[in-house]
Amino acid sequence: MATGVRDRMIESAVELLQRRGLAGMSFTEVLAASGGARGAIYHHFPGGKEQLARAAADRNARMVLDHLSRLPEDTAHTLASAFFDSVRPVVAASAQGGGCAVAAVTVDSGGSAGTLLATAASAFDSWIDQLSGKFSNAGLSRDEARNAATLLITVLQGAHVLCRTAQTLEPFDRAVAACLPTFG
Amino acid sequence: MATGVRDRMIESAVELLQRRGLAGMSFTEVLAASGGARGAIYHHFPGGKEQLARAAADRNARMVLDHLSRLPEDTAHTLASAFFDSVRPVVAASAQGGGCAVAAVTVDSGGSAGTLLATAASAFDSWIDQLSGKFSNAGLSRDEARNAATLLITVLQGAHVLCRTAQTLEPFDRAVAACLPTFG
DNA sequence: GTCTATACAAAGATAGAC
DNA sequence: GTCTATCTTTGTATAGAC
Repeated sequence: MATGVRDRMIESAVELLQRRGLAGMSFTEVLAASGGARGAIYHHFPGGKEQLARAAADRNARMVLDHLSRLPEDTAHTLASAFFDSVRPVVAASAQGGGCAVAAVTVDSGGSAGTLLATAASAFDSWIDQLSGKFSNAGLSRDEARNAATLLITVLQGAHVLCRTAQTLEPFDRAVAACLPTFG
Repeated sequence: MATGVRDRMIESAVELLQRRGLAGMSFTEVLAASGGARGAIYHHFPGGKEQLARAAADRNARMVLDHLSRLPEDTAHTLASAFFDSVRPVVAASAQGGGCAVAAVTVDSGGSAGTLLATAASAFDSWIDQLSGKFSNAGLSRDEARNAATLLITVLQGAHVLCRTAQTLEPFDRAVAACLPTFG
């Protein structure tokens, strides 16, 4: 199929963004991982590295958003608890050298990263909006809901960093243990 | 003075790690910012980029640790509150394209980053240990203290990411608002 | 639409003069 | 201890055949 290669390139880019960051993601590695040829990447992504990175961040953002939309929203506590349970496997990947592809494109803003920052910003916003709506449905006020949602995403991002460093899920588990009581 | 140049190189490296990440930090920029000559960098840091990055992460880690050691420890709430107040200006730098130099060296672990990961790990540990001790003195149990300390550092790191992306302190302020009640 | 080959720039690293 | 000059590798990007 024609789009198979393009898809694998994005897939590879996501993985490389997580492990090496934006500046560390090279076309050489993307092509090696996706099995494509050198020139093909510019056929699918005329905008070069920036466009590929944006597509990768976008795909990652959509996957997470879709994931968040499935969380239960009966009470604030069950929502927060279900959130942490569901992201735990994702953070586990960070403990093995991974990370968040969306967060990755926010670093190395030298030059072209203007549109990448915007992509990441709208990704985080969409996640927080999704959770915020659910917290509202669970009974929190508009402002409390947004604060709670922001805290969840903040802890998630921080846990990515600490768990990648510690190569363990311990930081995540400890942060969650300290944080969960907030939600009743 | 002989060590003046070396010092400025580390200083520049810290700033570049924060803004561009490990892979994005180039000697060209370090030298341009520190005013040194091309070869001099290998005189002071024979281990090359890895050694310079380690020195930079180390310096940043020590500054933060020294900072944390000055926080009050009468109650858990005043400690957490003072912590967030004191790191707010640091996160503000992230909102303008900055970040955490220690977190930066945890990305791009391709090849040499083994010792860099270890450096970052001991940095985060030292921060958590420091806060944990203060939470203990404030009356928390050993385990509660460590959980609380881990949460603070996790929120800090997550806020770096979200605030750099949003180019605002709003994510930090919201996360703190949702998080602070946990501490009584 | 996919490939090979190559141009061009930037990076890390080293050698040797001063 | 600091400088200039240079080697090697890697990376982005383009041209053109199939």
